Amino acid sequence: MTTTTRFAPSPTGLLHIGGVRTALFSWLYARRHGGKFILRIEDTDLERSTPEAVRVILEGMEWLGLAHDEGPHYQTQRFGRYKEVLAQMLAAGTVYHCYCSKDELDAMRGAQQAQKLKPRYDGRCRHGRGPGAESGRAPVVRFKNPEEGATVVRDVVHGDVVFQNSELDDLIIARSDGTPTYNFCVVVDDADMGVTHVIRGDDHLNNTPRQLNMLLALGHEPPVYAHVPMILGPDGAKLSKRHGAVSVLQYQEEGYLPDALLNYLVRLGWSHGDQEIFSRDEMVKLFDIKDVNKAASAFNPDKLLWLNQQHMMRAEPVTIVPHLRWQLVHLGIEAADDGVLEAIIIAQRERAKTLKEMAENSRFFFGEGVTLDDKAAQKHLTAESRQALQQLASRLRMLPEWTAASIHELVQAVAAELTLSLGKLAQPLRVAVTGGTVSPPIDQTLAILGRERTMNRLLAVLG
RNA sequence: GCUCCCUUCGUCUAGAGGCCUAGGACAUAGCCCUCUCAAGGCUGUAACACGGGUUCGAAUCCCGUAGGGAGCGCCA
Repeated sequence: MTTTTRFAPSPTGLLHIGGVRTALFSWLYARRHGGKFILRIEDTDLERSTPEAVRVILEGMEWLGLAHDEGPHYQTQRFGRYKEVLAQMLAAGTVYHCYCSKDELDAMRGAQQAQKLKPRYDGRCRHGRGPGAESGRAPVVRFKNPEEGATVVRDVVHGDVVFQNSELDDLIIARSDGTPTYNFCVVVDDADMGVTHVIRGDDHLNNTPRQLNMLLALGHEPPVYAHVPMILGPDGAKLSKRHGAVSVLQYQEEGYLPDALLNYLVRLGWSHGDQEIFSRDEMVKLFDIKDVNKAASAFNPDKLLWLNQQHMMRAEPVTIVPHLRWQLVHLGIEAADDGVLEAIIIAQRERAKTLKEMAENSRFFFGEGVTLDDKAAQKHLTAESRQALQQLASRLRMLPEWTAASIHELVQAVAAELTLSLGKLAQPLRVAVTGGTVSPPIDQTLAILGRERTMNRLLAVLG
């Protein structure tokens, strides 16, 4: 049987990094074992599912490069299949109709809670003590959970987890309007789709014994379960909109590389010795769901930032070009040639943590003129430094070859001739051509800028 | 309330009874390098939740306690 995993988000909220990490684990596991990765949209909650959320899932997965081999399946398109299985179970007697009204159920729960008991359905319709068909109500369908014994979930990350069946009640698998519910759809889908490994958040661990019992009732072999810990916000509290629980696409906007985000996420709950930086291939080769930790982990934006820069510095510059262009376009800078972009990436990658920052720091490479920062100009463009710049400008004009190496040599030579420290010459030059005090090394900066633009900007300052 | 899960530096983690004077990384502090900003290098601060066992020996095994989380829906 080919290893088959699935990612089954529900489009009731925007896909965030918590979901992305379970998707990543599932994807990695399938890839590592040469298996199949399925994407399934669990949209049976007609009330709360939104097309926008579906779009974010699809676009987010695409941006991250977590390609699925099958799907996306939509549960709303499988209602026919659920009905079929339901009929089968009704015939087999493993499920039953329940005519209890919501009010009755509420009252039951209220009474149980008053007695400090766990609220659960008492099975009155199962044992003929309920209202029955004569109530005229449309019934729900409940699953006959075993009333005795225990159900053991064999979980690769948690080990065996034992649940007493007496703790489990008869859950509703079809609403009174006939639509199936989550726990039932999951069971049918996972079985139909041949899912061999169910990797999901550990908030589902408590649902698992019920699903397991249904699976058994349907005569299926249970899959391997792996309940992975949750991701918490930086403050250790549940992930919220304030930090982390934003659409995954926001990370694209903020200038993160997909591989960096994935690398960050894979290290939450998983490690390989002391290694911090992993390429996509390394993740596929080294990741194993068995090595995932049990404890939840807090999201640390600083480390993500650091990793993003590490990935920018290590990646082949050409591969970054489209990402940087994307950011520049957002800043309204369109005219950028691939070669120039590549040079900018090489010059800027160790001074920017994100692509967005890189783009913002690189504005001065584009356009003709530049606006001088007042404070910088006042400090560095003094009468004395203008003199030096004047000298330098005429020498730059004559420089036979416009390369970083030759510019470097010339700037140094001029500084020596004028008995100025390099800083006394380079910094005014920097202010003149970039408008500010921060840029890549001045030789590289001029090389990228080109002779014409450099001379124009110098002239504008020296006037 | 009941059931289930979890617990090593601020954070992510290494650690499967002696290799632990608890290692690495982010963050943080100092120093070095230096044309700015960075990147990089070096050094420092900083953790086994608590209490009992088991054992010659426990961060590692067992039992409690405390704290945190999840589930208990005609939500997924």
